[in-house]
Order: sequence, then structure tokens, then C-alpha cells
Amino acid sequence: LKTAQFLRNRRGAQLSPAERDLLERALGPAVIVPARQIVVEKGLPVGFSTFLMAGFMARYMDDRAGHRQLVALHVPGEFVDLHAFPLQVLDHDLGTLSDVTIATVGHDRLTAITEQAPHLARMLWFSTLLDAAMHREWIFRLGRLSGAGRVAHFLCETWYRLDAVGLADGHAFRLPLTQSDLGEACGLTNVHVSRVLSRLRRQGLVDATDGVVRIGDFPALARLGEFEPDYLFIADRLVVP
Amino acid sequence: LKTAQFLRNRRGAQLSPAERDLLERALGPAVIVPARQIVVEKGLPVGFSTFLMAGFMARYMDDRAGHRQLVALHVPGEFVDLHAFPLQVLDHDLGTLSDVTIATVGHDRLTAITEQAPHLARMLWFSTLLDAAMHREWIFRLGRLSGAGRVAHFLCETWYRLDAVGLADGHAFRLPLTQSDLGEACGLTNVHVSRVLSRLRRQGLVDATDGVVRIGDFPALARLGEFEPDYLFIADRLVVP
DNA sequence: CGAGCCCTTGACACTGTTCAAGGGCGGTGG
DNA sequence: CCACCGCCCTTGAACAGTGTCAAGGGCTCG
Repeated sequence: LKTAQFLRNRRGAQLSPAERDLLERALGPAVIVPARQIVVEKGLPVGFSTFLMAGFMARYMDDRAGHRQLVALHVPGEFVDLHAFPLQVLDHDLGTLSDVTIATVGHDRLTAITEQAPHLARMLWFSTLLDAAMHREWIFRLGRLSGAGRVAHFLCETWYRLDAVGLADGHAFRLPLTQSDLGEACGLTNVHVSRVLSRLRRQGLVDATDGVVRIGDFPALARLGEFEPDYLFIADRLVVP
Repeated sequence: LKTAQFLRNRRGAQLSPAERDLLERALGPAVIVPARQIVVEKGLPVGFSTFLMAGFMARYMDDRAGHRQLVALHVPGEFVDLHAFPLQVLDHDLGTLSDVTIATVGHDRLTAITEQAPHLARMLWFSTLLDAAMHREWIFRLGRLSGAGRVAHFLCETWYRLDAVGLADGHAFRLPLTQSDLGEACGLTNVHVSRVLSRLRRQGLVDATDGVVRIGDFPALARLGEFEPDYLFIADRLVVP
């Protein structure tokens, strides 16, 4: 099932088997896209949305000097640009970080869902608002935390999201981002990310090397990042469906 | 009409008279709330959403030291926490900045709208995604711009939004925020905001004093803030309905 | 008249950036 | 097979931007 991980282990979001099936059949075939490719470019009208089945993608915008700011990271099981359905245009670029497997769904199919399956439509709406809640948390992160706090917060969030879809191994997980990518997510230079990570490593809080993150002291990391996971709506007890 | 300003002058968002009427009738009576009040508190389950008819509100979260980060500013004509409808809980606080006039709508009424008026429901969805697009721009602002750039970007955005609902007078507008509020929106201290504003004033770019903002050189201000208004979906030619 | 809030200004400290150099690693072509 | 190149990470030193602390002035409200 392509959509098996969609909204998995999220509070307040139950899809009935019929709804999941409806969504499943609306999706096109799975497609593999290599790392570091643009998938949808800012400003162009789009008639479909992208569902991410495997790998990592990012949404980002560039400043005038060409420096990039990530505005969202996406992990498997997420609709990556469902926003484009009501908006019809993307206000940012969408690209792959690693090799990914995606499937697209035409906006006509989504319109039909809103007319015939209002509860499923509300669940899709819900998933876009989860993105918005993460955006708000990123605003908080950038506005109020120090460099180390930002990195800590980002890693905590990413662990929760990956764990919810079964992609964490204890407190370790694959995260194929370079330190520059991390910097672009956290509003820091790659040089400073390097310093922050080596300090966190020395302190035993977390070790991020070679695309693998191993959180050594989760409570301490969460404290440093002032991280509270409520906004992710993760189910209290994780259930493997 | 309470909803006269809702989505006014926004591209891709046409409400039919019948839809506007339906929305209008779903709203409760207008209520006045004084400045600096909390309206909805983080974490509490809410059964209604708030529509802002007059005045300014903000959504915000506090860090551990009690310092506040605004994650959204709201101007008249906007649904302030429609997010609470699909999410059922707010992940942040919602409060008034000035005296405001609001009206609430019960979530049962909204559920009925999604079942009986799918196009109106998509327009409501659209309005929540406009919020998300603004969130992304705030991430960009905090992640990539200097102090002066952040303030410039914030003021440009606010002008566009107020102009769209007819609350700008040329390039001037009322904005009853203190410099501390501005700092909480832009991730700066009030001291630094003061310095930034006085520099912008001296340079003739913008004068923000006594709750009134007068933009002296809009192109220069937009350049400084690297501001591009596409994400606001403002109609190309403003139309007064 | 005093209290409290808001704004301004100065001196200083600190966090993070910039610039620069070097090492490790993998892929590619001679 | 080896040399080379490009990318990624690390480290150092100097520097810039912003925060912190502190003091003072203007205004409104009680």
C-alpha cells in the first residue's frame, strides 16, 4: 500500500479502510527520483500534488544572494505539497534531498474527494495543518533558540516524525543531510553547524555522522531544544497498524 | 456584513453571494474584546473558531524563559484560528494586541459546511493555507534576513494585507504594536528594534511612530526586506467590492 | 504627584559569520 | 593503478551583528 504510512500514529486522524482505499486509488504509479533534483518549481501552476513514499524531500526558498532556507523537511508517508491543491501555485521550490519514491495525485481527483468524501477531505486538510503547525515551530526555533538549541530541536522533531512511521531504530535514524542542509534548515552556516555538532557529540547528547543520527541523551537534547512534541499530534501510544 | 472582508482581493478565492451568506449565518454575534487579552489558550480543546472583524490579534508561543515569539499577526477579515477546526487543539496561544471585534463559529457548523458546501469548504481550507504560506515567509525572514531586513519585510507584508482589506491610506496604516511586539515578531530585542527603526526613519524608508506606519520609499523597503508579495495571493488589480 | 510603560542611547559581551587553510573520501579519467 | 578533482567536514583567527545591562526622558493614567 502506497499510503500505508499516511497519518500513521497521529492523534485525531483516523482513516477508514474505505477512505484509505479511495486515496490509494487516486494516486498515480510510484516513481523514483534521484537526490538533489527539483520536483516542483516556485511560481509555476501545478495540477497535481506529490506523496512521498520513501526518502527525504525539502521545501525551500532562496534569498537574493542565492542562500537557501528550508521551510519544511518531509519524511516518508507525507503529502509534500498538498498545499498546491487549494493554492494552485507553489510559493517555494520543492526538491529531493536523497533518492526518493513518490506518487502524484491529480487535483481533479482531490476535488472529487472533497465532494464525495468530506471526512477524508478533512483529514487531508488536517495533514496540511500539521505542516502549518511545524512551520510555527520552525518560526519559534529560529526566533528564540541559539544555534545549538535549533539543531537540537530539529533533531528531536525529526526523530518523532520518523518514529511515527516506523523509521527509527530506538533513538537512532538515518538522515542523509549534509551539514550545509542542516544549516539551511536552522538558519546557520555550515561552519557553525559543524562546531555545534561536534560540541553536542562531545557532550554525548547526539552524534550525527555519515547520514546517521544517534541520540545519546534524548531528555537532555529535548531540554536544550526546548522541545515539546504536542504540535506533532503523535498518538500517545504508538501503534503499528 | 461581518464577512465582507474575508478573502477580499485575493486571487483564486471567489465566494458566491450564497456562500458568503452561508458563512455569515454560521457566525455568532459580534463581540468586543479589550487589548492584551488571551482569547484561546494553548493546549485546551476548542469547539469554535474565531473570525476577526476589527483590530489586531496575534498567535504566539513562549520559550522557557518566558520570552514570546509571535508566529502570526492577524488583521481584520481573517479567520484567526480556523486551524483549530481540523486540529481540535491549538498548539499556541491566541491573544489580542488592540481592542478587537470578533465573532465565533462553532465547529459543528463548519463540519456541516464541509458536507454541504464543498467549494466554500475549499475556500476555508485555502485561507488556512494562506496562513501557512505566511508562516513560511516568516521562517525565511528569521532564517535569512538581518534585523533591518526582518522589520522591513514584516512591514511590507502588513501593508499588503491591510491594503487588501481597505485599511491602508496610501502607503500609511495604523499598526498599534509596541516595539517589543515588533521584536517578538521578528526575533529581535526591543532595544534592537528601536535602533533599526530609527535608522530606517533617518534613511527615509519608513517611519513607525505612535502606532502609525508611514512607508516613505516602498521599493527601497521591499528591496531591503527581499520582499516579494506573490505568496499573499493579492489580486493583481485591487477591487473594492 | 507618582507609577508604570514605552522609547532611546551608550558601553560592553557574546554568538555566529566570514575568510582561509587543510584533510578525508569517492569518483573519474589518464 | 594512480592522480586529480570536487564535495564534505574541521579548525583557527578576525570581525560583525545583536543581545544585555543600565540609565534617563516622555507620556498616560490613577
